[in-house]
Amino acid sequence: MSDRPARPAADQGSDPAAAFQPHDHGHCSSAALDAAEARLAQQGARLTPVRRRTLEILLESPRAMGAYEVLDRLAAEGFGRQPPVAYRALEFLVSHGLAHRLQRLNAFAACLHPGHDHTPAFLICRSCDRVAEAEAAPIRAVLSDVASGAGFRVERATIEALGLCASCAADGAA
Amino acid sequence: MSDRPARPAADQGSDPAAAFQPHDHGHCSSAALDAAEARLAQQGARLTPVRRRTLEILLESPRAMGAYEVLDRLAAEGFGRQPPVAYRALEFLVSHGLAHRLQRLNAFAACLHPGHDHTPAFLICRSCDRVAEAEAAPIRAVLSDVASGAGFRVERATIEALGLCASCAADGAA
DNA sequence: AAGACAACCGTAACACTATAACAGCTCGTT
DNA sequence: AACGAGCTGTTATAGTGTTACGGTTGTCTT
Repeated sequence: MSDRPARPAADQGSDPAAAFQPHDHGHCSSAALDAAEARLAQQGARLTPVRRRTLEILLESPRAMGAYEVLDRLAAEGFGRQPPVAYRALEFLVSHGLAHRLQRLNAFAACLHPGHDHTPAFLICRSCDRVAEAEAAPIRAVLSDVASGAGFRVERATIEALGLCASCAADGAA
Repeated sequence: MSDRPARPAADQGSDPAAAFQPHDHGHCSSAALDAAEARLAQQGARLTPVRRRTLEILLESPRAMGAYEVLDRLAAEGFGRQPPVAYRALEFLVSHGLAHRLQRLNAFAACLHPGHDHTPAFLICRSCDRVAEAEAAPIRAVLSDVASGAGFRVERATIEALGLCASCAADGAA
């Protein structure tokens, strides 16, 4: 999982705060889609219309979206209107590192740094519901360390923080 | 069975004889239950029969249990058989630090160290399904640190690791 | 002791989340 | 043309969680 092509232009890289700022999603969306297509081609996977549209929908939202919310959008645009349509597309995106599933919310969000860190930590603002990705490597290191003290070998870790983002804190949200 | 099912004799609070009442199940968690009761008393909360039995059920299981699994047990013992019965008891236990909810599993487990660290990290063995609690303080410290780089203030963190426990690894589980 | 009140337990009904099983389509290969 | 693989769509069902309401009980007040 270490070979990765050139960084996409819209990669907001190391500044997770960017995710909490309003910005032009249409722009980051097309860059992300291009990057996605390139990554998938390497893996011999196809970004079919439903999958592409599903990813676009996720990219357009600053919040995580429930599967049925995504499904409603898809159905309104002429795709199938049964749950598996959305779940299959979402599962495909997640398994190819293009989207994430948030356990705490039963929801999905586009991956903003595809190819970077496939299982980041998530910062979920309880006021505006925006979701940001944070570097999980140092956290996972400590977790693995603590776990190995119990003889436990960590394979996958879910790290999700609920709290208040900078803008909401500035806006005086409790 | 009569139409008014028998309920576990576990009158709480004002009856001093309650302390002497023998358990139906000999093994136990009576120490944990006593501790729980003491903790609750301090908080002005009551360990009613349903709540007590729910905690016992969780304590008897090394795995996390789904709400409906708990509900089946409760219903079989004469308590209500509708979902809110289980969910209310579980929510009470969680909110008083006597049980935990595992987001990844949609399941609940008794807290093994009540009064210690109320939101530990969880180590979930994918082979035997057992759940262990690990010290989360150092992990949360790193998480808060990473998050603060994005101006995010962490309030609650979900840290759940999936992997292989020592015994399963020793038994040669993949 | 009687009434007011809050907490608790139970019920029915419903909402939300997710999967199983199966059928048809398309496309590349033989 | 026939085949198989992968994708999309369908119906039906399973699993998880909540809302709304009513009755009981225990406590506090008067």
